[in-house]
Amino acid sequence: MKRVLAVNFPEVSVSSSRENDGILRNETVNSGLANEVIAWQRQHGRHALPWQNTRDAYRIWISEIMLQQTQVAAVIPYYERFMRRFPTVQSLAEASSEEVMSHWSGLGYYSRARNLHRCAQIVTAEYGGVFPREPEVLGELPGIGRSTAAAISAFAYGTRAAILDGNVKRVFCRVFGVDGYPGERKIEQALWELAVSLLPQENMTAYTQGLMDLGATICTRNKPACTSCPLNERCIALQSGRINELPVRKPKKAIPEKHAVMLIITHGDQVLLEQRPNAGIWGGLLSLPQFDDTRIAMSGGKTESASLDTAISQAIMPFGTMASCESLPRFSHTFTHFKLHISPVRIGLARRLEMAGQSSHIWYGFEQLAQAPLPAPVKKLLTGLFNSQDLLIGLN
DNA sequence: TAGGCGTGGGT
DNA sequence: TACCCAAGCCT
Repeated sequence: MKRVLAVNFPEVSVSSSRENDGILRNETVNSGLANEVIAWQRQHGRHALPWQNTRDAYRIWISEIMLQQTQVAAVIPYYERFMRRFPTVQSLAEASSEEVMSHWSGLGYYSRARNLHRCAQIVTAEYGGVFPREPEVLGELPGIGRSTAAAISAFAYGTRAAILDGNVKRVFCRVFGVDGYPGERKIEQALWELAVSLLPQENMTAYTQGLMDLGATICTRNKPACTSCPLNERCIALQSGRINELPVRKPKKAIPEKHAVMLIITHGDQVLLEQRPNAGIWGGLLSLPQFDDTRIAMSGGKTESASLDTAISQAIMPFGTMASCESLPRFSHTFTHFKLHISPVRIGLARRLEMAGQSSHIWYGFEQLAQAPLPAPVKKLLTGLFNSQDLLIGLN
């Protein structure tokens, strides 16, 4: 029997927090938790991350977007490079989309970068380059949802607003024994109400950062450091021996597998890249020309080679005349929701045709590839082929 | 509204 | 190896 909402928060219900004498009856449970988080954060939390110790909403905003679904260690080098190139919201608003995307290349979830660019232009044009203070207004901007809006507002302006990211969900699910998958609407709704009810009256920066730090450094998914946790005495999961069961995991599903042929078409010291549409995987990036290869997956093998040759011939026809063709080893790349098997084919052109004016294709010099807005596996493939130390020496 | 959307690290 | 997960948002 499935428990629809196997969570009851009697001690933190807002309605029971005050009697008519004005005394907070649930002080030990309610503001008590916030106070413990705040005190812990000041002594044991993180204070030297590149986006901390500032009230600059622009710097805070960039960090919050980069940190969506992404770990701190992965973000830091991207953040430093991004801030050097785009130190102000105006500089970002004025930049080309290709340069913004190239500074995001490798971080993933590229809609974040496209929304970031749009958001910078809106803030510059409509808000005079100053980020709004109100979470409700921030949350209307592209790429900024409820939790990110609250985080920006709390860190930049000290606003009393609740975040609910993965860290907070994990901490709350354990401390309050929330027994349900946090992705479920009802569970998430309950967690939001809980997050709001627990907000302190002041010290929002330390409290918000403290919840994040607790989740990231103490209340980790595996092997949490419960003995060091300031909330261990009130933690239902710990007391009931369910630390390893909470939060309830996402129900797993089998992911589909796809096959693609990627064409590495070269002429001289240049390779042909293709602009990907904004919608879909790797949206807005450059990548190699590719086509789905259901033939490889489905054929019994009898015409596999011939049909592949035909498809390749047709694909390169607009760009030139083939001089050489070589299949490279197949490799795989796993996304959140599917697995992609990539068969690279390297093709040298003898003669290169001029492309039509509106082409979404572009010839890119080998030496520029490291700076190109490419998907991670494609950048790795191409720099491995063309940007090796040997080749660089050979070109000089 | 459930599914689409990346990548790298940990186990 | 294969799987899970990490400072979510958008449609």
